Amino acid sequence: MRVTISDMADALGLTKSTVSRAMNGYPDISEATQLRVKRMAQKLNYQPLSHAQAIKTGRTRSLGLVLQLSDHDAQRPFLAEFLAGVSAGASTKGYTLTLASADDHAHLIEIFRSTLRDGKADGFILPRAMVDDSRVRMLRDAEVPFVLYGRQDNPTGCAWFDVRGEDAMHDAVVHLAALGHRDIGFINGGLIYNYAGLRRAGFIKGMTACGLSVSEDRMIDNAVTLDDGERAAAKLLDLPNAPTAIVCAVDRTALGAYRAAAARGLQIGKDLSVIAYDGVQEGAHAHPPLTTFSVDNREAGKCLATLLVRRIQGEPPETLRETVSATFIQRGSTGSPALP
Amino acid sequence: MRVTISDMADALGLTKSTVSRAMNGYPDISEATQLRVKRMAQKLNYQPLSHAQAIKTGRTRSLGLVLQLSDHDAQRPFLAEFLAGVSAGASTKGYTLTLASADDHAHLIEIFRSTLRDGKADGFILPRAMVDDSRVRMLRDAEVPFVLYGRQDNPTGCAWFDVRGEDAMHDAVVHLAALGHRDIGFINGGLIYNYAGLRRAGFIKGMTACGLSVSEDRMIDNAVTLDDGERAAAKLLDLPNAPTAIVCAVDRTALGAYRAAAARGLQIGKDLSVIAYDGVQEGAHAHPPLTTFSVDNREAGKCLATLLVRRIQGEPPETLRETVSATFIQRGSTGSPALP
DNA sequence: CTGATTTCCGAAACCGGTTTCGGCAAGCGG
DNA sequence: CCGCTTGCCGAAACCGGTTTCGGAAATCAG
Repeated sequence: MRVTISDMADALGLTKSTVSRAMNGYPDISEATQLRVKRMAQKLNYQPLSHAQAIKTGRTRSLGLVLQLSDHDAQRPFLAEFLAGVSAGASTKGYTLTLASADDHAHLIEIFRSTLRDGKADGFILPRAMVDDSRVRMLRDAEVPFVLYGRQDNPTGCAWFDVRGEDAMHDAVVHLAALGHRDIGFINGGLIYNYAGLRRAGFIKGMTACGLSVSEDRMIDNAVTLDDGERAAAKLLDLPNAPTAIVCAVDRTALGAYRAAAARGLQIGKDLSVIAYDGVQEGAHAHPPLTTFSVDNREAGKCLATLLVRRIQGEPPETLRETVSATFIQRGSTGSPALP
Repeated sequence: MRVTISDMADALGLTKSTVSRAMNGYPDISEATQLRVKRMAQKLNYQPLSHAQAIKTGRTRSLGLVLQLSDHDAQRPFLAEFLAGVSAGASTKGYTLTLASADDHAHLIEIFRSTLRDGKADGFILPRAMVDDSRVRMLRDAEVPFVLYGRQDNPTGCAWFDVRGEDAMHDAVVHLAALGHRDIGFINGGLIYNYAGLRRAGFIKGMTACGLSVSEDRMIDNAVTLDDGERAAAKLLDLPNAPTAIVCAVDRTALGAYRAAAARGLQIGKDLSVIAYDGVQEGAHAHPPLTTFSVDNREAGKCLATLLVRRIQGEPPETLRETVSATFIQRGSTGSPALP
């Protein structure tokens, strides 16, 4: 049997109201009893039943996460790691993770509403921040706690965690320039996502920092899948003055670039340098292995979970914003350009 | 504000006890009132708060799913689809999905226990059934409802959903034999998983059905990753009498076989036929596209969710066992063998 | 028509917590 | 020494449900 608050009260010779207030740190319970109660809780392995408290407090100690399947596939390879991180982070704080999924957009907010209404989540983690995100608008208006994986132009009420992809793009250019490349192309991700604008800016910033000129026709947006990447790279490589190196905002598109190169008899790392971002497994197994900026999605999930818990516990969103840098992994897909 | 059972009682001129019993279909409430109550519930959009009922009933209307990360990567590509299916299936029954993760085995049962103890799940979905599965033993002993994705040799107390991979392996051989192959190799998955034994048996059954001899050295077990597949295929292809076709129990290993073939100058679909099982995206994008048996993991998740709900509601496990067949997708990786 | 069953619902206790309120005892200033 | 705070805890109501129990009205048998 579970040990209940009454068992605690009996064991301590107190009433359950006192036990409850002691457990929750009310100031009208003496330090001494607080300690006594907490020790006993430890000893008896007592933890209040979350749904028993929920009926009064409205909070279940659970974090909500709604997957969007309509989203592009890029999300998939990360998913397991990410979920593991979230659930691990949640559980260290005594929270659990409730997962839901939505296929279309109308369904999405319906899911949010019902999950909330049924008290199945105290707040939400929003993966893949979009530009002008409708989920953000909705949750902000409803004053529901949430944290973003990604940032937001209008930060009002937003807490977030993000990897600074823009810095990675910048550094990617620097890396390539150091190898001697002067003609560098860019294959960007989906513009509906917030990260795309940032990475584009990072790429441009890197180019100008290296004294290289950027031309619009060497930057292609909205590539997220392998096929997208192949098409985009093909376009770049068929340009009159084709780039000798390509920076990809998304690993999968880089693998597509591999194909476009192969089709043209170009050897990756020699005739064409490719550098990307994400750090997916497939990149390490590609021939040659892909030089990339790796992001630790598990750690991201963990961070997001703890941020959300703090948000739920009342901390203001402004203090709950973290960004980290991606870690550069040099492998075999970058090298000096062939001498003209 | 949410509408509570008291709101219902007021609106109907009944007491909340009557409303409760009517909602739950107790026989001591007249048909007429049951209908009246349920209609009103519809009208007011009333749904009992799951954690309010949980405090008395012990059930939260939520399904538990514990991911094991130590598991091989093969799980990943399916994960998003699978989770979407589970959560969709759960939500149609008014249930939600709580997700947890464990890295090692000790942690795993700890997670089960705490999830259960905190009433965060009424039962569990166990992905990837293993031979002599310790999770099964534990949950069976604890008399906790659960369903397996996969089968179990000792079916006592087990409900499950599975795709008959053994049939697929059988049919794969038949398909290859019909094309004229007589020398067929087999790359099996991990023997710790229940499916491996079944698929192996299916392969052998197909071979004997086609009058072909099976030799142990042409069957390799425990290949689950792309690298595993490459190594295994290399072994097979370097045999004195190398097979002209390979059946893979796992798509990813088939993609490894592609590499081994390429390294030996063999053209897939011509010099070497490959047929696999799973239906992952990458297979469709491979060159040539992979002939395979596809499984609908989303549907599987949906099925598992509804099965588990029925199990939770008291149906005996024996009546809750379903298997479906994988669907054959003929693409470009199989063809007639070169004439000797 | 009477007495015994049924049928059907209300009253109240209960589940495991939280929270408001009130009161006792100790501590305080004067 | 007295009155007033203050510190600290118990009593009881409450949250949104479920479940047991009992009793009134309706139905039934005789």
